[in-house]
Amino acid sequence: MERLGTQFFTAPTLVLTERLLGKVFMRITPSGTVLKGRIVETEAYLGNNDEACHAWRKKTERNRVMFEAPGTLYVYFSYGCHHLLNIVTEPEGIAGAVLIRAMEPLEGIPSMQERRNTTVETALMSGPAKLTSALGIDRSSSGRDLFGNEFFLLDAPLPPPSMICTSTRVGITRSRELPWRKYLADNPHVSKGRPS
DNA sequence: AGCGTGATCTTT
DNA sequence: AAGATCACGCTG
Repeated sequence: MERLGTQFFTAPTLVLTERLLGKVFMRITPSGTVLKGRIVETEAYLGNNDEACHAWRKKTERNRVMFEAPGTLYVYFSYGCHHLLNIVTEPEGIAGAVLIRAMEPLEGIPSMQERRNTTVETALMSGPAKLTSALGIDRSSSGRDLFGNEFFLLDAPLPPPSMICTSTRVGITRSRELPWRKYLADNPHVSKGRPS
């Protein structure tokens, strides 16, 4: 599988939300373990007119990574215990990101089972905080990008249009009408969270 | 359906 | 300085 470069991320956020489906996220840990997951659920967050976006009002210490170059990772800490992974989109200076909500585990599964403390495969990465836990990602990875030695995005065919579903986003209260969630039909690794 | 848990942002 | 909110997951 070919590694995707900066060119892939030049598309608008709403296009990437769909195009990221089926692509393979990969991390190589410091000890050399290869972890891979296939993206099956995403959501778009945009700085303008999207009140659910961390950067909708202004640039702050927390959200400044959302203004960085496309392909940067934006990881934040939520509810006092969870880390959530986004891939930054839009040209530098413009806030935008795609939240990675679920993946299908492909490689490094024993390591994921250990981190997640379960062997149930559909429980390893079937939610935005589950997958960061499975991959061992926390805020220390925020600001890193997909073009170095640790994080990669590998190309894979876009699933057929008939398999791509759309809904409103999960777990938000503001701007809940926007249909900015994409996921793969009938995939058991899609999160159980229901749209707002 | 309830709640932990702590950073971040808004309001006083 | 204090209060509200929160892109969630697990238990029961």
